[in-house]
Amino acid sequence: MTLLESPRAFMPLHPQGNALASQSAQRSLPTLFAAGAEIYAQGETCNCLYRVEFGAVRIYRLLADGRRQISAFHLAGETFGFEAGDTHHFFAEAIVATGIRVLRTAPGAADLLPMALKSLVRAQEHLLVLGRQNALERVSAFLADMAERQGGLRQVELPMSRNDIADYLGLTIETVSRIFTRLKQEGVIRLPSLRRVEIVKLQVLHDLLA
Amino acid sequence: MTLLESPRAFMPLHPQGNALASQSAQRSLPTLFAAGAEIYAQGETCNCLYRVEFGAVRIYRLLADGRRQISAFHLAGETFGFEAGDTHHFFAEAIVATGIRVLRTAPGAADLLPMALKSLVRAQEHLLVLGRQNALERVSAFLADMAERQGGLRQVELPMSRNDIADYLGLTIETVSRIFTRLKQEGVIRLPSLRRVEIVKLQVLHDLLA
DNA sequence: CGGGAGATTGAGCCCCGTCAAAAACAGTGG
DNA sequence: CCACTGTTTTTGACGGGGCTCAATCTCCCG
Repeated sequence: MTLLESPRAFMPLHPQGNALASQSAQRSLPTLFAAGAEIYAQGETCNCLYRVEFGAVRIYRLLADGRRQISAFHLAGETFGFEAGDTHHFFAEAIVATGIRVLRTAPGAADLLPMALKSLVRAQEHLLVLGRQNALERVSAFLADMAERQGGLRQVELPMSRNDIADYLGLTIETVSRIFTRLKQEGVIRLPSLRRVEIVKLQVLHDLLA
Repeated sequence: MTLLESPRAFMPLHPQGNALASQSAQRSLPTLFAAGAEIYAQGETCNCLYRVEFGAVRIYRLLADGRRQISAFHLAGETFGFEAGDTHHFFAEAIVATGIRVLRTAPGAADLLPMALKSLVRAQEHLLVLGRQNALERVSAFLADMAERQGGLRQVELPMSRNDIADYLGLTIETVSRIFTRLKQEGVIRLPSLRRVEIVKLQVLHDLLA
């Protein structure tokens, strides 16, 4: 039911485009992707990792009927693109204008494993949210997580749309919207703008995480 | 709502017991755990990996109110215990009488990363099931997965209880039971015994995975 | 100011959870 | 082999949380 927002992903702004593998220098300028641009697709061969310099990325899979599950968001400073085998099992798209640095993967690098394990723990914790928490708890967990990843400030930027949030939390956009409204009415959050949340009662959010 | 099946996990049968870290030889006999015995607990320090020689293991987390999410089952031949940091974030328990071989982890070992990545892909694919599939699709995905991991035979052993299956699929035992009954009535599966499933129409299961 | 995508709100319904009872199963001991 | 007991599974009735469908509103950006 949930469709991609862009019928066709935009082309990357940077001339190198999708031919990321052709980049050679590790310290080159980051490649710039426009909002909605595809970074890699399911089925593509993969031999690189990607580091977000600025912006945000969504990792997702699709079912045949268009249902989408976003398995992770990646913000500035985070590394993604881990795969078992030599092809990508997921799609990666820039959510907003995003700078990506390609890391040519030395397969034996010692620091790869810790990053992969961090992704694993993240995914496993998200399983708990999707499997056993209701809509209110899911949105609370999401907001608390976003706040923590942005340094624990009260003001949180949400680069992604309600649609993205819904597909990440296994809900519909309507339900996400209703929960936002409810949290606002109860004074837990404020919504200065659509993509900005101010967390007023952080403790309430954490209490909801049981 | 979902409680642990054993009010208190049994003690391991093998004298080494939980002091797994004291084992030295890589090629030692596997440690035997009785059904329900704890292999490690959330919060324990970890420096080993574990390989299932025979039997089956569940990996799970608990919410404060007792809700449980099983993030993975591990069958004979599979390796588990990957963690970011030095403490376990999950519980691991033997489901039935299970032999476990402890692998002392050489942190730089080249073959660790592929196994960790396999766990990561498994977790991410399970996110799709929990986030975007209904009860019928979840049970079908589970049965197809179990069949594939047991060599693709028609006869599938289910070492885990309905309770475990429910907590893995984010459902209740009642719903799991109803779906089993429904698949049976539609001739997709047969249930020779409680813990044994014969898959009659494998294609139907796969069609349900969209 | 108008147009369009995204977000919010409302009404109704359905899948699945909850609660309860019956049935099947697994031990245990006689 | 069977009676007895506790656990697991199945089945039923019912209610509610979240989905569906549809209308309205808000925010951008020309």
